[in-house]
Amino acid sequence: MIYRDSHGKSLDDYPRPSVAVDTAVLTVRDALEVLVVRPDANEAWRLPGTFLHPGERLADAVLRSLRTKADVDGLSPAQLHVFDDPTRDPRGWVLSVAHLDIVPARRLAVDSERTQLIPVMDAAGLAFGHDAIVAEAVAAMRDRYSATPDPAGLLEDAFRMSELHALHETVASGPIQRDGFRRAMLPLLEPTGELDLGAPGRPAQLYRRR
Amino acid sequence: MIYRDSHGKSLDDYPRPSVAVDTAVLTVRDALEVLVVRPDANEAWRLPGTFLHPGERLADAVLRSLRTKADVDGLSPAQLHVFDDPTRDPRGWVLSVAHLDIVPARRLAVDSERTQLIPVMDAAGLAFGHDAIVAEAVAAMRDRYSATPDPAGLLEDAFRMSELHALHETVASGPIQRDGFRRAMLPLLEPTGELDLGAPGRPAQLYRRR
DNA sequence: CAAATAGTGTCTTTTAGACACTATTCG
DNA sequence: CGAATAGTGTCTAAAAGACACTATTTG
Repeated sequence: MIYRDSHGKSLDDYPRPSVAVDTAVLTVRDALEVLVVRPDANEAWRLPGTFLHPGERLADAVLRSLRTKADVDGLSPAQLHVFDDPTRDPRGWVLSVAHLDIVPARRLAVDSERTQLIPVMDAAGLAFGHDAIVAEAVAAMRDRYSATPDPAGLLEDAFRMSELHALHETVASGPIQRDGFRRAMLPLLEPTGELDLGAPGRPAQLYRRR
Repeated sequence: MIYRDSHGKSLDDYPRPSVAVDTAVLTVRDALEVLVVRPDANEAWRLPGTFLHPGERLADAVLRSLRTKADVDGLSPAQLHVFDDPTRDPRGWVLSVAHLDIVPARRLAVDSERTQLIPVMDAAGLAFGHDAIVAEAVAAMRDRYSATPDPAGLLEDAFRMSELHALHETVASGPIQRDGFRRAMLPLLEPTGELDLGAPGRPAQLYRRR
């Protein structure tokens, strides 16, 4: 059954935009970094993206684009914003639904020819106005990390308080009080009961997200 | 110039979704209310919306839909979320970009046949899954009103502290301490120098948003 | 033992909440 | 004057920040 409007026309009779998804994949190694790709070495770096296929969910298109453009298994893409400037993309009328995904660095197998991790502080001059997506993604990640211990699961299942602290400082890109942080996080964590020996200093309790 | 991809195809050769905008227009009279419309009296109430026209910005499509479907001049629509369930709309493959706009009740000329203001507490059973948009819009509005005096400009240019207080209590749908609220808002306001006489009780200082 | 890191006690400052009091108008 | 609303002072409780101390390991 084809639905027709008051002029007897169906949806197919009206022009439609192409819809793309573009994703800022953020991770933490020594610094907060973002994954960028390029189809070949002559072109500008950009965020991985693709066009939405018929019947496909946006989140699935994101995961597909990460798999095919960057050999990455994404985790749980979150929508950020729709970029709708009709002149944004030289190929035509393309809406871009910007996404954020946060993925542990160990899951990012990156070669430097077509894919690369760059510190977000240095991310400037990406194609298709993708700088703005990175900025929004970083803000969203900081927000998510402001009150919850490693919500994206960048750390292993069990971790020391000091690892969690260092991670959150990297995300916030600034110092966070050690004792205050500990007190704020403790009620949200569960001690595994195991101690982490081997490193210098007093052994640390290991924790899990509650 | 037509851009072609690695298979020699242009964007036009791939199927595209229709893109709609749907807007929760929120306002405050005695309660927090949302504008709903219906094309005719047999159909279910829904949020005003329309399909995006070629070359049009999403925000402009929102304003156009408010003008044509509800005779309302919108102010500054903000994106909330893209609803992308391929089975959401029986007419076909339609993405809906949900928006929020906050408009003073005095600018909403509403007749009860095709347009209506209903308290958000009573908004349930809207068509096309629009209940979820209302819920998100209310959450976004509460967030915006939590730390800023009437950011959407629901009040007149100059207002008493008690009017501002009552407005924020209605948005929050719960009591807000009077003196604490005053102290939090004062640094964000500018006294006009005028007093508001006429009402019973001590005359009130009038304020403007700074 | 010295160096290093983990974890705790406590004082201070800031902020939020509660409450009561004073101030000024209207009828 | 009494009712009503505006505006302020202050005490208390909770939260955040700062700092120093104790604890337990490695080499």
